[in-house]
Amino acid sequence: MSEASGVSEMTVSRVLRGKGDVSEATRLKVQEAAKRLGYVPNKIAGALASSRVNLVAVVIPSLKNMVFPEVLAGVSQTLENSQLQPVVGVTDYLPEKEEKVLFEMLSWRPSGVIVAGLEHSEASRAMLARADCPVVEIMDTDGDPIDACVGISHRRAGRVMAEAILDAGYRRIGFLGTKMPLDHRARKRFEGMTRRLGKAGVEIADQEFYSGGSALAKGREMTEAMLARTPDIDFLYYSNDMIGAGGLLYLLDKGIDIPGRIGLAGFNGVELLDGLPRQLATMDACRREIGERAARIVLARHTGEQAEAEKVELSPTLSLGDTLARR
Amino acid sequence: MSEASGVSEMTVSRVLRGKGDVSEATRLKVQEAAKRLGYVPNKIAGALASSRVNLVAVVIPSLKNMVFPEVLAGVSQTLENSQLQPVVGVTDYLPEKEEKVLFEMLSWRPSGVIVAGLEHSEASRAMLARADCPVVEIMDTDGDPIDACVGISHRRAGRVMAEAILDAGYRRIGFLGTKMPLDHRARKRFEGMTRRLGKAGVEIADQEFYSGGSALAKGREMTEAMLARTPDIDFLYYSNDMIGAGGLLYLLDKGIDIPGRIGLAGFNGVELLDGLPRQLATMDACRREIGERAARIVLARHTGEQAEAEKVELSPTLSLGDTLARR
DNA sequence: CTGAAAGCGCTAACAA
DNA sequence: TTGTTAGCGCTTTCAG
Repeated sequence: MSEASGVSEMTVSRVLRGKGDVSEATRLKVQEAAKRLGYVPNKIAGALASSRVNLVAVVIPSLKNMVFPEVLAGVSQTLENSQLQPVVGVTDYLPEKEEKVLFEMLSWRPSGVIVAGLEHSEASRAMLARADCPVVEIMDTDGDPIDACVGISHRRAGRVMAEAILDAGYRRIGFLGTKMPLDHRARKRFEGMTRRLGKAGVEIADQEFYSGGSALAKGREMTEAMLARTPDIDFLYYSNDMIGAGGLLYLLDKGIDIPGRIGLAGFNGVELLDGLPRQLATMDACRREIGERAARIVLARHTGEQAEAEKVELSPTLSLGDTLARR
Repeated sequence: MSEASGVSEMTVSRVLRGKGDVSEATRLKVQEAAKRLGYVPNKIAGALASSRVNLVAVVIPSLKNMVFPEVLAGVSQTLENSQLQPVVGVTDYLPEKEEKVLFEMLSWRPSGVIVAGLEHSEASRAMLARADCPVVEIMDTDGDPIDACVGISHRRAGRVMAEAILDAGYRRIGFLGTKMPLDHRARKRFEGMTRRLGKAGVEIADQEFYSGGSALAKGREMTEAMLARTPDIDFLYYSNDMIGAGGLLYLLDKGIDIPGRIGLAGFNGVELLDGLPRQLATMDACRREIGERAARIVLARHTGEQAEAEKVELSPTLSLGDTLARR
């Protein structure tokens, strides 16, 4: 590349990075040569020399349920016109895999790390604490962040939903969700809800958990199972909208009166719900905004600006839809 | 790290990579020091020195519709126990963005590139052709691959569905899909279908396109619009299952006889469909398998094994569900 | 089994 | 405005 354009490597570097003063003439020579050769600069060497790696590691549990892709979309959009580029890693909700992925990503010396959740293995926390880049833990604010944090309080979300359910007059409440140990946020919502119900002297009447398979189909099955087992149930709280939608479709099939005989609520505000016959009660998890805010924090730190607040707690909005109403 | 363990950098390197013979004693010393310091080796330096970057670039149009995440899952799983690691880039169906993403990823000198589609800008094709790593174009086999290729023939898929529809006796067929220019595969399915219908002397009776928004809701809206405009329509072919599901729910709401009065079919075989009140006719796009095969090709080339076949055409399976039947 | 030297392809910091 | 000189932190290669 240097020979092809007849200037020093250094000048080539300056042109290609648009840094430093270069005469128009040499600039054109270099650009022409680059195009002609199909030259793609080696970022590895560049990164090593400058110790600048414009990558932001985004570590999330899964891509299978639309919530993380949306967070990602927020991150990508925010980073779009910056030097930074997101790189995603998926953990499948497995702490060991999270550890592996973090190690792998940190070994590339990223400019920032955005990682879902506040629960990590000892080793993961240590790695993140040592990483000399901003670390933003996202989704959840119930706990102690290593560095920065953007999310919502899932305990609070559970509590708020519990209040809405109680207010509407439901008393025989069932919970349907993912297997707990894997999903801390679902667990926290569950805890927030049960605690609030407990204060009102109400106990969860029944519960059912699943893992794997089509969420919509699981929602149907679990709903059927719970109704069979606990016929006097009058409210179903689903840990996500997808299984909630399945339950809704099932109950509609059966001709059950919603929200009279049974009320329903999910969690997330997935776009999918817009097309359902009834609007499921749900709570928006602010996914896109979480991604945006997290990316902005990384960006601000990276460009040396004042760091934003270390812990950003967003407020999810409750929407009652057609499935949660005073009886 | 070298000082902390009291051995040469070289020996540290050997221990950490598990390459070369090192005595048990020094191995332990090094590992102990690494753990104590929370040492994370710098892959940038390693990659530069060894000119080995164990990253596989996976370039896809979107993460919003579950089809690419599934491809990705296939890739990840296949690469799981190898040295290689997938890194995803998203193009939003924009050729310019694809170009940018490819340039960016290639500048990291990946060990392989897996990219969706066979249609690329001139510049993108040139970059890929020059890249000295395996390049696997996926999803689609209707065209000329740069290097290797794994996918299905979408034209064929459209033709096969057309045959099933004709066989069942439908004649007033409407098409509902995404805006064409963006999605080459949807366009090819459309072409495959119209061509086959044309041979039978049948013309598409109506068509409707959308972009953006909740696919389920769009499916409802588009279906309603088409029925209003072309009341004698007797079959609706949707370019993806999500809008198909929306249409299905709409028609069910309206109490329309399916598949008697109107037949329906989608495309993709998304898991979601399992939970719907009726099974939508669809065609499996072999998404996971595509990811697996593509990853295997990269892996084989990387480990110097015999390259697999250059063009792998998978066979999607047609499932008629409850919405496409002889009338 | 272990170490020393050279250099991967760039960029920071100077010099001209 | 341009070029020169040193590395960046590892791994390759070759000697011990």
